[in-house]
Amino acid sequence: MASIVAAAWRLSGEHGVGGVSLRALAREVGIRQPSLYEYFDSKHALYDSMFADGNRQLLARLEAVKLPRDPRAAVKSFMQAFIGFSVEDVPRYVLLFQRQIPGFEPSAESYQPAQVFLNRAIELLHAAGLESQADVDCFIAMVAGLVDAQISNDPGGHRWIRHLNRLADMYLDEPKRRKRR
Amino acid sequence: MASIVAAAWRLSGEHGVGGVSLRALAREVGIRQPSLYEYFDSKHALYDSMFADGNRQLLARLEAVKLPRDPRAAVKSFMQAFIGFSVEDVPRYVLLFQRQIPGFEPSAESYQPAQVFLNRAIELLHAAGLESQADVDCFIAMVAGLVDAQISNDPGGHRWIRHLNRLADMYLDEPKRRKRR
DNA sequence: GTCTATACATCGATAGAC
DNA sequence: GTCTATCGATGTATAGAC
Repeated sequence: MASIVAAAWRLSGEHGVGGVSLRALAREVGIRQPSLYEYFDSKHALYDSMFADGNRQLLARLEAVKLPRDPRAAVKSFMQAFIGFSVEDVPRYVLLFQRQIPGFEPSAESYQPAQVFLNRAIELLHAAGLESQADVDCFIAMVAGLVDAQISNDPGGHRWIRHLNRLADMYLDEPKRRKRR
Repeated sequence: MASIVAAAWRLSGEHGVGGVSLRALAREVGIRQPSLYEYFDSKHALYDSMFADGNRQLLARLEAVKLPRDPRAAVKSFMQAFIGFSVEDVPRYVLLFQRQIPGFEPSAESYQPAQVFLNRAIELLHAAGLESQADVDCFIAMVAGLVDAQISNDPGGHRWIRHLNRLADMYLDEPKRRKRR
């Protein structure tokens, strides 16, 4: 079961998440295609397992990060870890954060770790002074924009993501500037 | 030819760009599926025509915008127009700006209007004081982040894109603040 | 659990007649 | 140009032997 999901990740590295065929997956695992139905009721069920697995990987990664005391530094560390996780495995990022598989919606269970992750991010942003929904939305959209641009235009590089710390400071300072007026 | 591309756009509105099948497209046009190969050598050639067509639409839209004299206001108008164009037709945005069709790479010809658009954006940002590659990269990634979040999480709404003007000011002010130190 | 075998629908694509 | 017919691949699914 876990080894099938691992094999699916391997295959997705070659032809993308959408390019994983059940026949190829069975071949990779060393069984026949119908036997996969012993483990997954459908291809979407496979994607759901991969989605859950990817989110567990993300949570494990972020929990391993030692967050600095300073709230602002904590936000940066957290986001840097997220960015590193995202760019190191593009198909995984695509499955977890882009709506790309036609018709695939993660189940509520599989989606839960994603919620935990998001709540943790919001919590850290609050602690660093971003209180309003609007400010949090903008910050998260900014990070996603950096990751997307990086993956799309310069995979393996750092042309966009290297600006995270500077932009984070800018976003975190902005509420203060707004108040001063 | 043009009417086939138009029909393809219509179909993409129902099941997404990736969901356009040649059989459904032929049905929509009133011919049989193999007859489409008289007009397009492959499905990717169809996507290439759609890509070129979408970029022509974008250029036409942006050329129709009356840009204010003030460089900063001009940037905002330009980006607002781009955002409006993006959110009003999601499949078109997906084809033009997301790498979502597996294996599809626009031809150099079709890509040319996209270059024109990008150069125009860079030009306006320069005029508004964003000179470095880094600053331009960040600004454009920010706009893309807003559009992506909007389309993914709140299609038809304005929860993210409404922050464009405020964020634009923030990005355009930042080089000055950096110099003051 | 895993297999063989088979089925059905869909897809992009091609051959060849008209 | 348009057609019919067909190909090989896909995802999905089932029946039934071992």
